[in-house]
Amino acid sequence: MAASKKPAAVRRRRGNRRELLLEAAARRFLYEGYAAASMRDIAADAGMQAGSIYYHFPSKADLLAAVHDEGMRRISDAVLESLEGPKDPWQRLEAACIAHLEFLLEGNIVVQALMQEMPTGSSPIRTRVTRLRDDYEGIFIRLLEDLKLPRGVDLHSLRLMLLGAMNWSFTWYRPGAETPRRIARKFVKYLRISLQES
Amino acid sequence: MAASKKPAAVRRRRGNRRELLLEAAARRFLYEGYAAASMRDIAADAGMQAGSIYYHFPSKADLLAAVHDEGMRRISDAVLESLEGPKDPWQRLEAACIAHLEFLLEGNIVVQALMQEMPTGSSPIRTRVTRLRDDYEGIFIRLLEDLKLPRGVDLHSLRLMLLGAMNWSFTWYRPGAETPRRIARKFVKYLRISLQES
DNA sequence: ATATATACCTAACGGTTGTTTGGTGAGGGG
DNA sequence: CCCCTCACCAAACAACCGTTAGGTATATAT
Repeated sequence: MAASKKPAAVRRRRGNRRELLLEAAARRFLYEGYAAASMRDIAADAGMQAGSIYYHFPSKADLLAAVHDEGMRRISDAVLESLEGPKDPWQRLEAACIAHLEFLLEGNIVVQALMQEMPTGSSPIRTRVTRLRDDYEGIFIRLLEDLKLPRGVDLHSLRLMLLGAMNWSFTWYRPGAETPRRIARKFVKYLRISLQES
Repeated sequence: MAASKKPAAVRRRRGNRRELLLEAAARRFLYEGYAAASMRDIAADAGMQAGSIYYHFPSKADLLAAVHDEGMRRISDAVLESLEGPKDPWQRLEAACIAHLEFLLEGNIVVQALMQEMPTGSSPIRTRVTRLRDDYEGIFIRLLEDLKLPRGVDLHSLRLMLLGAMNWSFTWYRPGAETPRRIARKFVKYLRISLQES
């Protein structure tokens, strides 16, 4: 009893390349797209052979799913953490948007890989990823509900508008120019001016 | 002299499959992505053999470029045409947004294919496509300039926000629910309420 | 009637793809 | 010291990829 000490966290220790593999895959998926990224290139980036990937993941599709899972987990954690400070509803919304954009535009490559493409077709993998995404966007629905907006404003459309504007910034954002923080502030401001006082 | 009557519009008439090919390619590119769409499948959809594509287009990359060119041309024409009626600046913006969304979400497949992916790398093809896109978005910049908005509103960010929200709708739009027209109206309304009166 | 350009088809090329199989060295528990 | 599991490597597999070459039926021009 006292001898079997394998707390599951210590089991993965010998070779640590699974994490490395996930990041290499994310980078290739992001820059080249899922179909164009070859298992050989991904493996080479992680310093191993193509066949070795199959020790960690049963297929290429599962590798993509793992990247998506991990990315969603990380950005969810970041946004939820950003909400621990502020109390004012508008400040909370702004904090969440800043966290969202900062992670999306400058965060870990695994998070950025979320933007490239959803798992294709109607596989069970896609279903699960879609549910994860819906859960995440639910955070923003709750933030909008707390704002006490005037009647006639459809929170559903408003959330899609705000998240759409932010997510699309991934296509035009360039590191040198405006920071993610400033972009997020502006987007929230443009909504706030109008909606708060009407 | 009187005999050489080839007005260049009548020359392409014998077999008309080039147009068909373009639509088949657009459909495959859109649903499967550029890399995953095979020349054999595209050709089969157009009712021909894979090798025959090369009579019309010199390579797969050029086929993608042709789809992009045609798509941009069509949506540009539609938006410009929508501006011929209205005179009021806000009505003009709304008309352009409606035309943009209607073509993007329910228009021809060639236009929808624009959303899937840009030609990759830093090829001359990508450069040309990028310029076409910039030209198109310039239409919206001019529309925003005519609005006479208060100082402190950055037209550049505002355009990115509005177009981003609309373009992203491509990822969540489902034909049964709200119409593109209503979506566009809401997005413009949310901006208008706030910005017009401050 | 003959010549020519058009719009394809058929077949093949070399290369790349995701994946499988069998082996192998290292390291820790008994 | 042995053994066994972990974490890989090396090599091969069939399938599929974009592309090319050569042939061919049809419609038009002369």
